[in-house]
Amino acid sequence: MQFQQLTYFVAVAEARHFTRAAEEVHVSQPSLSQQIRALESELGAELFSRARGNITLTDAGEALLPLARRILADADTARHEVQELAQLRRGRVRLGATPSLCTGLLPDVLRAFHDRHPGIQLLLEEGGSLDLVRELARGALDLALVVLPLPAASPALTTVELLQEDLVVVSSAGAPRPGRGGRVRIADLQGAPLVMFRHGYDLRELTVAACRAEGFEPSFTVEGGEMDAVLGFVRAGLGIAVVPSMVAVRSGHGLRTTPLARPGLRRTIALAHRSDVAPPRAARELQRVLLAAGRA
Amino acid sequence: MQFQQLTYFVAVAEARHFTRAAEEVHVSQPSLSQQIRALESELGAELFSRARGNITLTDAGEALLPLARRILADADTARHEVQELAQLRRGRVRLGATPSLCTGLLPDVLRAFHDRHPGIQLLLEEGGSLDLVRELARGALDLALVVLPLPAASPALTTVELLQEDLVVVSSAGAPRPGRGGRVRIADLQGAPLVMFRHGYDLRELTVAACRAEGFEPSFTVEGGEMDAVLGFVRAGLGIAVVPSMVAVRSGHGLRTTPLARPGLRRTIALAHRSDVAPPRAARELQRVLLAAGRA
DNA sequence: TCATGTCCATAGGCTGAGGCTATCGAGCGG
DNA sequence: CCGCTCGATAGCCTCAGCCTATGGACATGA
Repeated sequence: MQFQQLTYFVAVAEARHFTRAAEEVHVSQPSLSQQIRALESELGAELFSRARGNITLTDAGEALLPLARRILADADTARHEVQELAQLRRGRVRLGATPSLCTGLLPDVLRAFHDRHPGIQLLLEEGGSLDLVRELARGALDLALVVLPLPAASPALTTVELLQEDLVVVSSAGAPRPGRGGRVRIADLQGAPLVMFRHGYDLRELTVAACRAEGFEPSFTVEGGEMDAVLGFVRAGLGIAVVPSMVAVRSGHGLRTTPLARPGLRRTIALAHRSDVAPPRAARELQRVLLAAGRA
Repeated sequence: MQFQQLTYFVAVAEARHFTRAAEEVHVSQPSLSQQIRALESELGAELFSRARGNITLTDAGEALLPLARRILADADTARHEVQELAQLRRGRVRLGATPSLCTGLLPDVLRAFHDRHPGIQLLLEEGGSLDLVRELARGALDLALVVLPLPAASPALTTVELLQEDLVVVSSAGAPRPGRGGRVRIADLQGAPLVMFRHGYDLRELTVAACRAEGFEPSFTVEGGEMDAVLGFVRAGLGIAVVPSMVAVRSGHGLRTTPLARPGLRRTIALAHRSDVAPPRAARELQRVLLAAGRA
């Protein structure tokens, strides 16, 4: 049994005429006749009663017709489904990102991506790098924005560096600028009133690690909030915070931004995905867009 | 897209392994790889993510898999359905017959046919020859047992002679034997108390025509019943009746059968079906059985 | 009654799809 | 570092399916 044969069969059943059916399926009449014969002989039953000018389905033909129609329709559906996925008219990307990246880079990029591919469903999971790596390995995520270096020994993950961010100090616009000479050294943070993110933020680990490298333990006036809350506390004068420069620029109102003194603090943002399976088409496209945005 | 390709695709999706899938579908591994490639290139999307020892479906593959399964299942169903029809394990025969034939020939034959092919549904329509011919032409019947000659100019019907029946006179066992010398001449029916069938019975038309050919109009004591009723009336002594010899033999109790004098009355029973369409397989089989029974 | 037209079946030739074997090449394990 | 596994590639061969040309059955009109 072949798709062509079913197509020819349905055409004859509808036209009740071999010659006209042959024209409709763009094949010569003998070829069509031959294929119908082949189908009949394979199935072991005549499908048409061939009377001059009155081609009719036999009972076997009647039984076959609805199934043939359904098979052909399913084949069409399959073609369309797959092509919609391939042409990014439909699909899904499960993207993971650390919390600070969700507020920084993602909004614009996801907006642009969604405008370009409105049929693609975007699922965002916010989490610490460790969680994201595990979810990637499980196959629960297609793509993740992580901070390098990866915390765990990354099991078969491929990472592509996306961009590097400088960290800066934000303080309330109404308070005196921290540090000296318009720059803050890490050592200046000793004893300073820090507003600190909750556990799980890479920024927390990074900042605390930098302080310890200078030989002191930072002191927190408030700790535990998300990015927005931290900025809000700083704006209200509860203390200062170390945040990515991009975030500081975006939420400038009521805040003062002070760069860190050399060498400063940087973090490397990368895209990660499993090495062993190719990400879905839509995920590859999002990766492409993210990389383009990162280089810009 | 081809059935083989879908079969191969499903095999690989299930085995997650090209070489093993190739064994299962009994084809060499290169052929299978090639067909999967062909399918992918036709659909315009990769279906599998080929990582060493970890073959996985891509999103396109995931979308295709259920449809492929359904298509293959439908194809299987189609094969089975058609073959069940062809092998007479399933099917339907719509058989028409004149009322007198229903009581005579049919019960035994239909019983035998049903024993041989229990899956075949038998639909019997009782009617006058005129009705049966019309129903045949309409396609509402597959086969009909009719009395020749056919009343209407039979439009493209093929008839096969089945058997000839002699008509006999039945009378009550308690009444004197009608006619003379153990035989009844048509002329003897003049003024005789006839029990007559309802309109629509061929036997009625035949008997009345025979009487008129002899120059008289028959007189009825009772008229309008079916075969059983007529025999009952005769048995009760209401009169005599002209019936097929086979019927007379079968319901002999309380009845006396007298043959007609030469040349007597005969009727020819035939099988009729449309010439322009081949009857269903099951109908052809029933026709065969009927003809065999008729010759016996 | 014969010529003509219609329409499906058959015959014969050609091309390419799909099968096979042999082999390559990448990646993993000992 | 070598060998093994496994999918991809190469090259060849056969036959399935398409084509054109023609046959043959049936209907219609002169």
